[in-house]
Amino acid sequence: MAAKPGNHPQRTTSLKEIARITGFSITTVSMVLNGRAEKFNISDGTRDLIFSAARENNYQPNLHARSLRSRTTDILGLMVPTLNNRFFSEMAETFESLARSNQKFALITVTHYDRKEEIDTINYFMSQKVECVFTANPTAFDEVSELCARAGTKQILLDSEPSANQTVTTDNLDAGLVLSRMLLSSMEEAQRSGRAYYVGGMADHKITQHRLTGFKTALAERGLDYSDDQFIQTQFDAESAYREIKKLFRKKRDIGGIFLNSLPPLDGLVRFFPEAPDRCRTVHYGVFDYNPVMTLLDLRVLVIKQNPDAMMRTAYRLFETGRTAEKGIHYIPYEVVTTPAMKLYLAGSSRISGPLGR
Amino acid sequence: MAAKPGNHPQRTTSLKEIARITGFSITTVSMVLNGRAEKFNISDGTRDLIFSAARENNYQPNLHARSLRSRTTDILGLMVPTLNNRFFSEMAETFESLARSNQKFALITVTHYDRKEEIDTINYFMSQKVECVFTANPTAFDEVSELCARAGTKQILLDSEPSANQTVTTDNLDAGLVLSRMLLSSMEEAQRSGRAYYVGGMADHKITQHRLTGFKTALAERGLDYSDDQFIQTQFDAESAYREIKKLFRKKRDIGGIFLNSLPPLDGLVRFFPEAPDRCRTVHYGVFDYNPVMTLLDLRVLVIKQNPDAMMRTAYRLFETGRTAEKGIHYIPYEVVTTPAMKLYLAGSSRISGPLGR
DNA sequence: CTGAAAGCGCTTACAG
DNA sequence: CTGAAAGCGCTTACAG
Repeated sequence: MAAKPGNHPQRTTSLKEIARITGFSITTVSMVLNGRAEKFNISDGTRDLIFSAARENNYQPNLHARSLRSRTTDILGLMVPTLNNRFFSEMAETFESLARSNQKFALITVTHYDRKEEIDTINYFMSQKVECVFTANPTAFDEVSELCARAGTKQILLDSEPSANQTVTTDNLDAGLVLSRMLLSSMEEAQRSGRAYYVGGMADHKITQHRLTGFKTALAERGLDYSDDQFIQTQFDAESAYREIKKLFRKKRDIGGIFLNSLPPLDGLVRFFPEAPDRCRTVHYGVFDYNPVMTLLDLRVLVIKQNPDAMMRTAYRLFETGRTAEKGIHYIPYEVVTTPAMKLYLAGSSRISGPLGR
Repeated sequence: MAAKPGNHPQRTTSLKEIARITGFSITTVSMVLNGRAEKFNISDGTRDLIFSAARENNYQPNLHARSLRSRTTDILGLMVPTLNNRFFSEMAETFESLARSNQKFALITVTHYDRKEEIDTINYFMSQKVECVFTANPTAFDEVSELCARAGTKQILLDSEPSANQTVTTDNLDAGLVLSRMLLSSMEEAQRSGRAYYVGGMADHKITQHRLTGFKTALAERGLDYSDDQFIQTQFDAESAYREIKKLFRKKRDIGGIFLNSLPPLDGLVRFFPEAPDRCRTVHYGVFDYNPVMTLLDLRVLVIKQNPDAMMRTAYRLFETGRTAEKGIHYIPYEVVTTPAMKLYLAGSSRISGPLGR
């Protein structure tokens, strides 16, 4: 009687079923179960009867039917390049919590820095009729914006280039500059002779470019000349970073410091360590992104600790307060963290200032 | 003409719209856009016309309407306790990739080891009419199973107790035993005098219990007597682990080793280190769960490296091959990894065997 | 206080 | 080769 068996017997209770059980109409049942009994002056007896029937049968509304009819889905989409990275996983987790506590549903997709996957995801979001698209660090920056705009869907960018939409991010140029300054300063203090290298990211990736610009600016400030072989592209994966780092240490005998652009290059370095020459251990490292365990390393490491939680909260608030139509850029403060071994070389340095702001 | 303005102007193209533009019926358009033109002998001209109209207008089917009608959603649900943990984030990422490459949609929720959030999530999954529920490490173990069973929804458990469903997991008792044996053995080899402590997890949590049983068994094997104050509960968060670890080091002067049950206790330890006494650095640590950076620590650390990727692949295959109705337990092999500093104390030991299997 | 009916955007027998 | 029509489970004017 409940439902047709079929291949996938989803024994699911519908409004109609509750109406049949209680003897009231679908309309009445719908009103009650949506908590609008009061508003429609439905008697307490009727209400209680319906509620208890719903509870007994564990009625769960068919959200697809509801949103088809009501034209509101309460679904929010978040697109991240990966989850295996503390930065994005914190962002995703905060997103999910905020959405849930706001009675919204979080749809999270992972796109591996792949343009096609990103575009597929946006189209999927359109198919799901999400209320707002939250995009973290898109590669297909323009296409994504264009697709959202065409469909008239709200959009907020995180960890990205300023855009035609609201953008919430770290000031990557500034943070890249600060990290590089501290790295170079610590190298000088330790009287390291070798050059500084920049490893990680992709040439056509805006965030990478900004951080790299910061790095180059810091070199220029100190009157250091530099050549292109100091800037080493990798994809955003540990494997290619591992290969590049291995190659780097084979080719260059004298490495002073390495700027690791985000966590996958750090994982690549970790992979390289078991076979690494001893001089690996004295290199100064600047890592753009934080993982708690890093701070215990017996290496000289500087870390940019971005605040993905605050980033997401800011982005969510922009959505909640309906400011998605405006254009805006919101820089979220970051921290610089070091290992104890690194701290020694920074103590005496007065050339380092904190985050600059622009 | 395209769509009514309204408050949220979702400029979205429907089948009806494409039908109007091309002059064909909704039926024909639907068939073509679902790639069934051939099957219904629809002429190439018609097909091409419809396709190009759809492309021009970036037609995206309304998935809610589709699933309401067709009674299939192609949505798969994954429930994890957190994403800020390599183990679960890898699982989630693999899940998303498998689903996408299989033309399914991944719905990922985060429940923070909270029973209520878990139950809400399952009900949400029911509302979304997910085809299969993948549950990683549920706290409300019984209720979750019960809800799925009542609704007739397929279910697969990961990182969990054997259950009435398919369960894919590490053999936690075995891995806990192996890790504990190696920990105790290394402590003996290093002639450490203090006891071993077990930190992390919750008393009513099955996985915690299994690992703890392994720990106690290893103690018993060596004829070591033990008392309850060697087993320290924390929630699954770094903050409470931090407090407990701090307390532990204050109370006990002589600590030989610590079994850290999962990554949040490790994060708690990391937080404690800046204020920690020196003896922290010589303690032997056994950590149940892996984070790449750990292997670079200049501490004596043993690590159980589970394989969340393989776990998810196995679980997904069970779903794909339609074996969700059977009951089954699938143990996924794990690895033991050590830091170089720890390796020294294991070299001479013959009392350690590899994973045992049951 | 309660119910009959329209319609959201699809899919799918069925008819021609 | 193509189309008219029913119906998935809801919400919401509208009627009484």
